[in-house]
Amino acid sequence: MTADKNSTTGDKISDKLRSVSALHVARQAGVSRSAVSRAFTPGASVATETREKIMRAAEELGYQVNDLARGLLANQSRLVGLVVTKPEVGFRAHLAAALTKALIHRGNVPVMINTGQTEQELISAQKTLLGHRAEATIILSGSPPSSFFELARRNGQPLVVIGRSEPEADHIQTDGGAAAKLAAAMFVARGMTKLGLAGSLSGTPTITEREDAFRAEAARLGAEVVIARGRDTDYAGGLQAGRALIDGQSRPQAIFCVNDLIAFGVMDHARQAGLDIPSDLCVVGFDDVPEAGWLAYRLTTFRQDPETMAARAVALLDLRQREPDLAPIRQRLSVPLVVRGSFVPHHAGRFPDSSS
Amino acid sequence: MTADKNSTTGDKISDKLRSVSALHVARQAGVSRSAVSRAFTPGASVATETREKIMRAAEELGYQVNDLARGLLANQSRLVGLVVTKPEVGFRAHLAAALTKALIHRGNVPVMINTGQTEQELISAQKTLLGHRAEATIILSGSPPSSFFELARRNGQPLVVIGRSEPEADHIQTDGGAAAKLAAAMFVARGMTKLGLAGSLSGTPTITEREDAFRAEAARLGAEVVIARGRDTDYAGGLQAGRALIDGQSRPQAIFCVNDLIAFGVMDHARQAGLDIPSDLCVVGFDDVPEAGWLAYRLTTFRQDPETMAARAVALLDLRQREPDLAPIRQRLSVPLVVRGSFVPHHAGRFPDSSS
DNA sequence: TGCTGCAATGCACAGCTGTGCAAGCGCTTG
DNA sequence: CAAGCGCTTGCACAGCTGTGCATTGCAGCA
Repeated sequence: MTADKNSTTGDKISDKLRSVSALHVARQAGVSRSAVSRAFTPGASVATETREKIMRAAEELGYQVNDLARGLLANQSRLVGLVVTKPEVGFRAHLAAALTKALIHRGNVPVMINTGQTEQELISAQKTLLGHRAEATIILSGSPPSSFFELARRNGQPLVVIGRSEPEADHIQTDGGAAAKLAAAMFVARGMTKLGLAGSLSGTPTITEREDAFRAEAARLGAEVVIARGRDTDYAGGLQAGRALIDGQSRPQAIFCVNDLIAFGVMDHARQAGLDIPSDLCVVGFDDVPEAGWLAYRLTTFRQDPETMAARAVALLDLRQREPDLAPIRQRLSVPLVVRGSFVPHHAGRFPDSSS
Repeated sequence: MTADKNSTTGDKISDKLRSVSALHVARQAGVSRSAVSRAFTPGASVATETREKIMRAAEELGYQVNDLARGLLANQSRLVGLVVTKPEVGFRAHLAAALTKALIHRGNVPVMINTGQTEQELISAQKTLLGHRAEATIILSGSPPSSFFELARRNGQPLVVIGRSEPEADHIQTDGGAAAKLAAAMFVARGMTKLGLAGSLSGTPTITEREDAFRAEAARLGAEVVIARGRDTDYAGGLQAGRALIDGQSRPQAIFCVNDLIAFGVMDHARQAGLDIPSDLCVVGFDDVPEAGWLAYRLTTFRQDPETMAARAVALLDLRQREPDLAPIRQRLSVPLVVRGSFVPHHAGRFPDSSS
């Protein structure tokens, strides 16, 4: 029996499979529940002996502070939402991983909402996150409607949009336009006048920005540009674009691909068609995913650094927590060129941040 | 003023940045707070007119049911933890994505704990998840100590381990041993007697199982096996293993790689050394990540289907929820061979589930 | 010895929701 | 017309924690 002064009911800890609460620990340690709470609160006033007694009891019972109750009281749950489509593909996988790591390091709990791009799906994701009182939401893909931002604002939930310009919220984007422009300039500087652009029909703002900038700069420099777009911004799309660009009668001398995955598809199709890269065809990509460094590709590409982007996003969270009422902040990251075998610019040293 | 009967204090909704609660909605709609709760509870008894009135008020205020409080009361938070190391790499990325999708479809909220393999890190991850009263934890990588399972059990939290045999918890694994055995048999059936095994020094049980099974079967069939291991189970490791296997004086005729990523590294090194695949060297991998289908590789490999594994994991959660006291369940998935260009077995039709 | 001050501890409330229980109300039926 | 019944709705409690406030006990000091 081990008769403690169990008052009325609820003596059994595993009663109805409820988990261990502070009350159980308090009874076990022979102190009040407040003491337990204080023992787990850094800087609270507890006698060392009491704290040790409590900690021992907690250890024995396997007690863990209930973050739901704690979050309910403090109105913050440590949860941070990541809204992302196809988080397994290409650069997004690396960005998502870097973000989860950075968030955990910050003491947050990353919630990964893997969802479609539909307005309906995005709003449903937001409802889930608001319901769980997530401290912030980071959007990696998709273009939420205006009501999305409105709802987040009303509930005081900070928002960070990555990879896209978004005047209504804090956002981080890479300077894809500048990169695409540089690609065109580099091609022309090497004396090429027939250029190809491998894009996609996805219509993502990020992708469109790169396409437009490349076309504009090429036109400005008097080069001819053939455009082909795959269905998605992935390897299969690259194969499609590659077919359209290479099998035609007027093959370009160099192709800028809006994406590394697209580039791999283009390169594979080109080689299947018997072309050598870079002597018959130059290719430049965007992202610098690890596969770009593989011997099969050795792709010259613009580097987006997932760790840097994640660090910026987290810093934005910190800032927004301190200053909730600031106007939307915009960060634009430069994308250094990584020169590998698929294209070597004229004076590699002249281009910013180029590395081997 | 729009004088409602605001009793004492706390009229302002955005007071102290607290989000909208059911009480606010109740006031706005002129009903009791219970009515609001019922309006958001499917199947509760509310008049249609009242429900509409409440919903309108909720819409206006941007109200969202507080899942923290709801979870506190019901002692379940809808959260499910995914514990994974390097979730951006290879098959794990696809598995993690499939799991998040399946969990969301089930109405859960996936929490992605991206952490190292250390016992310390795993336990810290568990504390986080227990603290947030996650309904279950799914472990994709790492070998937690016994205390991990003990703690989960005491807190009534179901555990699913994927990819590894784990007698203390429910687990799902693919039959890597059978696959490796089949690989050896297929090589010998094609008359090859000098075989290579590209493994890794990671020491993961999954990887070790494949290595051991391949060696055992090859030995049983009287074939010679050279083993090389890269540092990690990734592309770089494949390059290392490839160098060791191919640059030596006694080059194998076929290589079984414990991983597709390893296989890509091996293939790339082989081609750089001037070998043709499959005429000079046959290669078989494991996982069937999308890159295996790329034209640059066309890798014959054993397929692990992330969607199937995710579906099984979710089914296991359902079952465990209904029957908490069952003994640990073990599921073993077969891995069909996907035949592509890097190796064609003697009678492709004879092997189970082989497809193009 | 007696007083002051500080550390430690318990009480009670707030934070938000779901739900059992009882009461109110309108409608149907004999 | 009266009784009874079923649908609604409000009250109050439970679930777990953090913390302000008051109280207690002890040590230090005059």
